[in-house]
Amino acid sequence: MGRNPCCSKEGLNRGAWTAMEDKILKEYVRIHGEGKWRSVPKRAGLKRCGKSCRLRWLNYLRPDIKRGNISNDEEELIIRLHKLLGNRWSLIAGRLPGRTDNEIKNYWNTNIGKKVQGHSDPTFKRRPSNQAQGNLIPAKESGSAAPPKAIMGSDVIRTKATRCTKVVLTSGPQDQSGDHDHQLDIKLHDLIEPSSTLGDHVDSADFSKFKLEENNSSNFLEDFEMDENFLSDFLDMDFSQLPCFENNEGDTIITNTGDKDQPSPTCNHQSTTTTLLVPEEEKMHGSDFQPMAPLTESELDWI
DNA sequence: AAATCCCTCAACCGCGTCTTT
DNA sequence: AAAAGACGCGGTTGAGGGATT
Repeated sequence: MGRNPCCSKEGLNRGAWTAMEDKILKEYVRIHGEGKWRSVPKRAGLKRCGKSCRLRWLNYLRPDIKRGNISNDEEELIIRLHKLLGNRWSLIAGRLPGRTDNEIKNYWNTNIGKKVQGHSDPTFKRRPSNQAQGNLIPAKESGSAAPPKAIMGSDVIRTKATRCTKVVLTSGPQDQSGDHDHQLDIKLHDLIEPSSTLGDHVDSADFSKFKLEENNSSNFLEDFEMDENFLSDFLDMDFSQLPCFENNEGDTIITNTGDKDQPSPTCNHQSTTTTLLVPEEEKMHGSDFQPMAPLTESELDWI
């Protein structure tokens, strides 16, 4: 498939944005809203690539951007989410109101990554007080200023970013002798249960399909045989409102559209559709799948 | 005070996916 | 079904500036 460059590079400003450019872009978005970024430079009179405008808006000009240091709580959450999701910065940022993926990515590369990497390395030490709280630098580090290419200490599978469009959970031959109720009894948060508690479910239920391994959330993701974005979509699902219907094979199909902007279960957005196939005898009861609202305090603690 | 080091983060780049035609 | 357009994501770069020598 042929592909044009996102925009002509000729005659465009590059590098840091000026206050005037910011003002123009802000005003434009205030009037016209977000989106149609490709046409923004032309319509707003900015000598910038549409992509650049989008980035500037998302990472800097948006009114709900939270500036300032990442708190300890936020840092802890980032670490846990990163362990779960890997370098899926946008997903992680989605759980940190006011923070952008770029900001979290930078913070990880400059702070947490080193900390995690050097967790067992006594050569790492605290940065001077003028640096961000909790920063660590390698005591013997020299040479390249570039962030580490890989975060060695994070137990994460590097994946391609692909979008989950459909997930099918159906009973295979191996399930016929198993206790289906246990499978159905997966509460949403169990799907992203920290490794320390995953083992509990392995003990109590036949999760052979998922090949859960204790103390290895990455393997959990890998072996779950579905796109990891499913986790994020799952987090945003409201199961209490899911329409249920049966297919001609007697399975109950639960569909959910994952568009955050359109919370209504009847929306037609197609980009992120999650489908669960559940055997006839295992139709859900409301109590089995509770709505997954934005993470609550206790959930944050749990993560 | 000047030179150098090197850390931070805004911005750029390329690519994958989705949407539209 | 295929092509083109648009958007979003993650990796990388490099200017700026604070810290150190």
